[in-house]
Amino acid sequence: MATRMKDIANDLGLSVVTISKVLRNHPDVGEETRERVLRRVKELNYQPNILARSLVTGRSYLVGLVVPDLLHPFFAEVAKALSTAIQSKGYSLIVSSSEEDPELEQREIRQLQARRLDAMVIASTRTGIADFDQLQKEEVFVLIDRDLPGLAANYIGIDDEAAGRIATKHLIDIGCRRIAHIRGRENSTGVRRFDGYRKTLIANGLEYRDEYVIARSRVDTQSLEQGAEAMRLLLHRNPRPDGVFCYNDPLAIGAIRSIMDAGLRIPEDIALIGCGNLHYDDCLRVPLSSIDQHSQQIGQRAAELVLSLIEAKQRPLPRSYILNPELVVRASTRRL
Amino acid sequence: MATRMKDIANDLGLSVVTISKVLRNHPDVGEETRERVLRRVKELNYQPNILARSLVTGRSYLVGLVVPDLLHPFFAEVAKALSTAIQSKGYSLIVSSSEEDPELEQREIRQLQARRLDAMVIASTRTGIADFDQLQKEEVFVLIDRDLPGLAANYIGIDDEAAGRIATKHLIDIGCRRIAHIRGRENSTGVRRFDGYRKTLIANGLEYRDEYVIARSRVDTQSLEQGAEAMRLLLHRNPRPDGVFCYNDPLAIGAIRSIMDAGLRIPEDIALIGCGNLHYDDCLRVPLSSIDQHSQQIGQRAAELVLSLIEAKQRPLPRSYILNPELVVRASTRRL
DNA sequence: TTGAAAGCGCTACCAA
DNA sequence: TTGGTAGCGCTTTCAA
Repeated sequence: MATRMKDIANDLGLSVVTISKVLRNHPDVGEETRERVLRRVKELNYQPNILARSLVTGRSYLVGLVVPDLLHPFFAEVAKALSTAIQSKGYSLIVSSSEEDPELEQREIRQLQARRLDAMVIASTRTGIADFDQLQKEEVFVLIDRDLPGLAANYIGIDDEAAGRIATKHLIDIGCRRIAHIRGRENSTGVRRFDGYRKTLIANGLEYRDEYVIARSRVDTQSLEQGAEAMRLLLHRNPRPDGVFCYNDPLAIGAIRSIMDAGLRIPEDIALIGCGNLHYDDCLRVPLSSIDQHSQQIGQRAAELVLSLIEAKQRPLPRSYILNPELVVRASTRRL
Repeated sequence: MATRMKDIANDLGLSVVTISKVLRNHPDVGEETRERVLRRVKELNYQPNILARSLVTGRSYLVGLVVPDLLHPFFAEVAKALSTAIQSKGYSLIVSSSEEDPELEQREIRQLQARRLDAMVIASTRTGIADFDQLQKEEVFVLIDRDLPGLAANYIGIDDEAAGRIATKHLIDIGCRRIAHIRGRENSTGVRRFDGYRKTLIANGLEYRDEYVIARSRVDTQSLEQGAEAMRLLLHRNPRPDGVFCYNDPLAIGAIRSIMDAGLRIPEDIALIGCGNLHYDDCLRVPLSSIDQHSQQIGQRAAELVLSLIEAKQRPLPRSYILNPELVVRASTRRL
């Protein structure tokens, strides 16, 4: 078995309490005693049992992250930033993948609750707020990326309607007149980016047409294939769109393939813009214009918020932190 | 505070032990009692405190994963597969990023040890085996991707020398004669892929030349930039290489940029192959030939191995599980 | 079938 | 400055 405080106490003829104090840098311990303890701790390579400590203090120094897909670069980036930020404060990160399945998400959240995490960060895959009231009562939790309107919760994300506006306006600015949209699901990001798209068309005197909007259910997990398929449908619209705003970058990458397979040019025949600004957008067959979502900042802010909430004496009212999306222009919309 | 077993016991006039038995499906509880308990558990949305349970049973149902970089698609894929596989058995995954820093890795491992994880999966960033003996004694742990020769540990990864051989042989087969290598660091993957490269040159009657091998220290974290820079150096060699094997795909992507910036064609002037077979290799400016590392299988196998070791009565001797790397040919080496 | 007692490894509190 | 006692929420053991 692993060494315990009791073992060290016995070795040195001290009490467990004294050992505990030394390890927590409690002031009232004699200098000589402290040194003896620390020496023995080092010799035995002793590690205090955090489980036992947590049981007493009620703090687990554990933060949970629940995302739809760990592999999606956006969430991977959030995870990395979050992990780095909390690690330096002695916290560890438990990750959990909901696979875009609300039921699985619910089970994972319950499982994590049983672990008595100090906080949870969730990019929820659900569209309604049912069942979230349990969380709300006790836990420190923060929603990221996807908002759940109606739920009084902390939220960090970009202004998704603005993202839709900026992307669509950019396409208009470079001369597109028949602008299509491969949209996201019925969650806040999908709906708001679509709203931004539609409103911008109208505000700029362009017609909104249903047949220029493609909705697919698996846009988050099967993005490449779904993007290619959606684009193939759009290519058969008459007249053919001359610009496409895609809900996310992987969809756009799939769309690139379909456009090129059809022998058309990007951006001359069809201009294309995505959302997410993934690392490798620059290296694609056609470097992809995109809207930056500040994934790293979201992770970092989530960490700061969560840590401050944990330390807080009383829970402040939930707030939303909305970051501004940013246009990144690359070849896929760069017309001469 | 959260509900406890004691609360339920008091409510129903039962003892804590009975509640505990019901929750663990212990057989000797009366049917009626069981139902009453379950009903109350549901009403209160009770979650047993895993911390407390772990303290008694010595099992935390927690698995740790320590990787150099969570953002690297290879490790993200491993993380996802691992997480999915253990989640279904009631385990959770704690992730930790070592940022390619051996000291940070050591601190993270210690931190995780204090949490009494049931097992740890490590893609170690160190080149020697110092300090690993502590781990060895008590913990269930599995190395992935990067082997530490000399350490009697479970290991799962591909045959990296074979990866180097296959990539180099492929370049030879398509007609390259001056084959360069942008190599990895001094860990098992870097060394072995390089060995495979060198041996294959010699075995095929080609000269091995030091100036065709570029070593950079930040190939794992700054891959794109490092790859571009290394390629620029190679372009100035005389005679210029006509084929390049890159330690990983991101390096190769950086290399693509330098080659095209120099006005050269891929693969006609210079053929290029990477390693990793990342998801988006297909969608790059020049679709990239690569060596598949079976990241998902590695994560899955790691999960299986770790779970079996946790359950095992006595610890079996450590084993290595070596997967066969696979050539994936794309445009970057497809010559007519 | 049920439950009382002991204890997992630690910290909080208060007395010496 | 040091340590005894109690207890965190649970499981294990064994007696009723």
